Amino acid sequence: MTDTPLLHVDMDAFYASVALRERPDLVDQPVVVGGSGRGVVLAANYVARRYGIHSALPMARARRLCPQVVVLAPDFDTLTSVSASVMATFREVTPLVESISLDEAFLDVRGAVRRLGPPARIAEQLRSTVHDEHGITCSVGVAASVSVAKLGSRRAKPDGVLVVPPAEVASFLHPLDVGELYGVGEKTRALLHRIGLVTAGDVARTPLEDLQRAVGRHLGHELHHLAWGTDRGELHVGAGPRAVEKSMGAQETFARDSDDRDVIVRELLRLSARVAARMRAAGVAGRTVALTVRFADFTTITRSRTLAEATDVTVEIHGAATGLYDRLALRRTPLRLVGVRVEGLVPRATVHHQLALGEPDRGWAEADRAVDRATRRFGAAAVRPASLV
DNA sequence: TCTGGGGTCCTAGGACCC
DNA sequence: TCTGGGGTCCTAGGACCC
Repeated sequence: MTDTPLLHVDMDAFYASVALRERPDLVDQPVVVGGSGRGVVLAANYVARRYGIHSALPMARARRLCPQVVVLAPDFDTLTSVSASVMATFREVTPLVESISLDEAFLDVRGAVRRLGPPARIAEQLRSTVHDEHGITCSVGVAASVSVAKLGSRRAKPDGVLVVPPAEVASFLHPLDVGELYGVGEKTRALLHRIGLVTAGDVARTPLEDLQRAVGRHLGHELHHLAWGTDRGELHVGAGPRAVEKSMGAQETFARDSDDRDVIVRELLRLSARVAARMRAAGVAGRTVALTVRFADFTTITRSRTLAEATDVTVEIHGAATGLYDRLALRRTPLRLVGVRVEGLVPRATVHHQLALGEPDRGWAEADRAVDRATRRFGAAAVRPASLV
C-alpha cells in the first residue's frame, strides 16, 4: 500500500491554455481570458504573469500593467467539454475522482498502485496523457490528505509534480505563511498576523483553545488540522451530499450603475428566467428566494423570503425578488449589481402543489414548460418575456 | 474603465415550540 | 411567579473557493 494515496491535479492556467490551443500564434505573448468592460481576469498565461497579472485582477488594471496584453473571451462550451474529457482521463486511472471545479480534481489512487506503480509515477503518467490527449499541462500534488495534496500542486506549478510524504508534512507546511492554508483568506490571514501567528508553524504550536477563542470554534479546529496536515484523507465521490446543488442563482453587474426601477425589475426578470430554466432542467424546486443588491460603493446586501412551497416558476421567483427589491424602498439609489438566488432546493418530484382556494390554475408553470420546449427547438433567442424583447 | 459570477459553509439573533 | 433549556426555522451577513 501507499502512504500518499491522494493526487490533486490542477490544470495550469486552464482557461488561457484552452484558449491558446486555438491560437498557437499567441503562446509567446501575454494573454488573459476574461470579460470586457467591468470584468476581471479569469486566467492569465505565464507570460502575462510576468507583468504581475493574475486571476481576479480587474481587467482595467491588467491593461494598465501590460498595455499590449491580448484579451480573449472565455468559451464556456469548449471549456466544459475539455474539462469533461480530462475528467474522463482521470477516471481511467481510478473511479475515485472528486472533481471540485472545471480544472481541478482529487484522485484516490490506492487501488491503482498494483496496476500502475507508485503514486508519483501515476502522477507523471497522468500528466503526459493529459498533455498528449488534450494539449494542456497540469501540475500534481501527492500526499495523504486533501489539503496537503492541494498545497503540493500549487508548489509544483507550472507543469510539475510534488510528493509530500507523511514524514515531511510538518517541515513542508510549517514555514508557509498562514495565508497559504486552504480556507484562510485575506481576512483570516490579517487577523492571525495581528495576533502574532504568521506561519503555519505558529498556528500549529498554538493551543487549540486559544486558536478557537481567536477565530471561532469551527475555524480554530479547522486551522489546527490544516497546520498539521491532518485534514480529511477520504474523497467525496459520486452520489455524496454534494452531488445535488443546494442553491442556484444568477447575478449581473450593470454596464453602468442604474437607479431606474424599470431597468432593475427587467433585469430581475431576466435573471429569474435564467435561474428558473436551470432549475427545471435540473429537476429541482426551491422555497427561499434571495435578492442580492450591490451599491456603487460595492457594499452588498441580501434579502430573502421563504415561500409557502417550493417553486421553479419564473413569475413566482421574479415576483418574490421584485417584492424584496421594493421593500428596500431605495429612492434613486444607483445599483451596480443585482442577483437572484433560489435556496433550499429539493427534487421537483417531492413537491406536491396544493391548489389554493380560488386559485385559477398552474398556467404560469405550463407556460414555462412551453418556453423550455421552444427554447430547446429554436434556441434561447426565440422565446423571451415580452418586456425583454 | 477598480473590483465577475458561480457556489458552499458558518455564525448569530430572534421567533416559536416543547 | 420566576426564569429554565433544547431544537428548528428564518433571516442577514461574512468569509472563502474556483
